[in-house]
Amino acid sequence: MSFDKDQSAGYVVNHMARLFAAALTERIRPLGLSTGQFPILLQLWSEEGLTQKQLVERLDLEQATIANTLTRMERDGLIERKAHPQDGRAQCIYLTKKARALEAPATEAAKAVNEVALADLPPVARKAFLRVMEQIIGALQKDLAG
Amino acid sequence: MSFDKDQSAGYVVNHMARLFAAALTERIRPLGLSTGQFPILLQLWSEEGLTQKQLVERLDLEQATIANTLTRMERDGLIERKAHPQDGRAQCIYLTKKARALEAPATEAAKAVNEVALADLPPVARKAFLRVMEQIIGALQKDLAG
DNA sequence: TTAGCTTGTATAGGAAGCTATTCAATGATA
DNA sequence: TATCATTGAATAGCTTCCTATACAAGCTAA
Repeated sequence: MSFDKDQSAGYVVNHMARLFAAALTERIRPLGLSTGQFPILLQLWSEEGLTQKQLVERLDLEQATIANTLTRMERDGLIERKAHPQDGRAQCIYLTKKARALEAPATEAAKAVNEVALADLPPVARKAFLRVMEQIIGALQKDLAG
Repeated sequence: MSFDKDQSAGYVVNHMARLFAAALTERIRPLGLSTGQFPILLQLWSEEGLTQKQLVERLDLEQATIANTLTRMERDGLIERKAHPQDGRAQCIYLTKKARALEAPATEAAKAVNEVALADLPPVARKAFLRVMEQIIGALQKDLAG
């Protein structure tokens, strides 16, 4: 059969992703944040008042995943859900003061993780790495859609 | 603040890893397998009778994660836990006939996912990608250890 | 206007990861 | 030998992801 996990892109990607998550967890736990909340916060820091639907579109996560994470974020005092002015089914998600205050330290933490991870890579190689990942993401999305 | 998630290695890696997992899920579900079982099966296909401890060492997963996944694999008729001949605390994990028979189709499925994901990349770029990932893994492991 | 489709969220339930804790078997030492 | 530390595994409890389903609000069309 000859299947060497350490030569398998999928296996190595999974391993790398767990390590990225662990490194970020360590740095944002002091802020009272967790990894799953991060993408949602990033989005809301740049564009507040989005609906759940809009978050789903922007983050490539399932609606149920977002809904559950939002519930934990509400519990943790990071967001508030307010009724949508036009659509009675929808809510608009707003950040609390607490969450707004975390933008700078949290993005610093994320930058620090990237810096540690990519420390040995020159800028050109970093860009190339990102380009390759975008290509792979595109290929896998096409595969999953088909 | 200026934090563009699509230029953040950590964010993109997480996204890519979820897509790899989804693509593999789709292909191994017909075999009755799930993604978390895959690394353990890979290890046992090449080296049966390992203890939980040995699996933990070889797979860089936490002991509790392995223990829980083994329980589900036992439930699914993929492995058997047998008493360790010398050490009363330990067990040796053996594959069932069913699990042994899945080696070829399951590794084929994993290879197919890698092939789809890396389709647009020439062999040299694939090797470079793996090397970069190993470098990043090393850097993050060092960071987490320290 | 009302019946029926569509859409935005919520919820149930499960997998895979984690930390922290417990427990029994082993090993080491006074 | 009796005690105490170490070690292998199990368990509790959490987050983050998923699919499938339910439900109420909105929309459409007869």
